[in-house]
This record gives sequence, structure tokens and C-alpha cells, in this order.
Amino acid sequence: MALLLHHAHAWDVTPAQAVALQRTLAPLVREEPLVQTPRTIAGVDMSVREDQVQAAVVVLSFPDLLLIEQAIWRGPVEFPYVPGLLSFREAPAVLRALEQLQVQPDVLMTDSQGRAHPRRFGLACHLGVLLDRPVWGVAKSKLTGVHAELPAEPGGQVPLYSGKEEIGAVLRTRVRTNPLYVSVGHRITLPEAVALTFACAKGYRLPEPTRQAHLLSKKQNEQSG
DNA sequence: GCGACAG
DNA sequence: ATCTTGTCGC
Repeated sequence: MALLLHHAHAWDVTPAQAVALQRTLAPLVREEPLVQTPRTIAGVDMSVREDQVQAAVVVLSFPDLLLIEQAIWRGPVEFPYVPGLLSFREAPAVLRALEQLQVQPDVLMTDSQGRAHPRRFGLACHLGVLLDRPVWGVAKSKLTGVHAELPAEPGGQVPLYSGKEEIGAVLRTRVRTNPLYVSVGHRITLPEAVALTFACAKGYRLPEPTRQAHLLSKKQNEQSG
């Protein structure tokens, strides 16, 4: 299925040009309520091995979280890892994997930051703006921002700030594990993103969409050698 | 100038 | 992200 991309642009850019693109696209991010409770949620992740990337996407039913469909795309690494420019390394591969799906998911969960980014334009925002669809990020570590101590109990959450601006939320899905950093990518509110993340947590630190996409990309990665 | 730094 | 074995604890 061909993807309808809004605001498409070149990916073979220099880091400086990438930063300029982020500044141009960031104002297009819309933090607004979902139109409907999602019936399908996609999880996307990527693994790297010997200059090859494997982007994986899994589509789960919601709230059942049963696997509906999955897709993989493999290709060469085209952009280095630079903190703040992750989307220029991962988005191209993720888009290729997404276009292989038979049915597009209602919302997407990424293993990255959304607005909790130096220029408020993490991978979740980039994918959201290009696809003009609901996307949010669930990262395993913090890129930017400050927050109060997080309660030890699962289900706890505290706001993530950049100055007085609330850019995301830090939440605990499981006891004695590191927190997760949730932020809006596009066309979803922070409370909705947090609620969906908790709703997708099934006893593991990572929510199912992202967790299964990670397992798939890693498996695919291993089978390639 | 000194840290911090998604994956 | 990736390199890597066993091991402590619920």
C-alpha cells in the first residue's frame, strides 16, 4: 500500500540541513484529541547490524493487543546516529516497512521521543507530520527535560518539563525498573498517550507494540547473518 | 568551559 | 543501537 506523505522532503541531508528541516516542520505538529479510541495500534522499532538496518512494525488490536499483522524492511544505514537527529536515521526505513502493511493502523507508538526533544521534533513528531496520523513516543531514556522523582509504584507518573513547558511524562510500568519517557508525536494529547501506554503494558517494562516490534527487528536482524 | 546526549 | 555470561532477586 503506497503511503500518502504530507510535507515530504529529501533524506540525504547534512546534519545542519536536518536541523533546519526540524525547525521548519516542528510548527506543523498538532497536539489534539484522538478522533476515536484506536482499534489498532502499531509498534515500530529498528535494529542495526553491519551497516544494515531492519525496521520492524507490528500491528496489534486494541485493547486486546493481539497480533494482526507485521512487516520488515531491510536496507543500508544512510545516516549516522546523532542525538537529536534520530528521525533522519530511522524514519526512512520505518516508512518503507509501514508501506508494506495491508491495513494501516489507527495510531503508531514509536521507541523514541516526540515533543520531548530539543527542537520539539523527535522521531514520533516527524513520522506523525509526514503521515498526518496519530503518533506518540515511548522512550527508554531521556533526551532532554527535567522531572521530579517518580513514585516506585507501577502506574505512577510525573510531568517532564523544559523550563515551564510540559513536554512529556515520565512513567513507571513496572516495579524496580527504569521509567519510560512518553511524549506526543502528532494528533494525540499527552494524557491520551500516557493512558494508551499504560493500557498496552502487559507485565513488562515496555508496552506491547514497542516490545514486540523490538523483538521482531532483533529476530530479523539475527536471521540475516 | 563543562556536562548531557532518543537509538 | 551494539558488544556479551553469569548472576542476584522477585
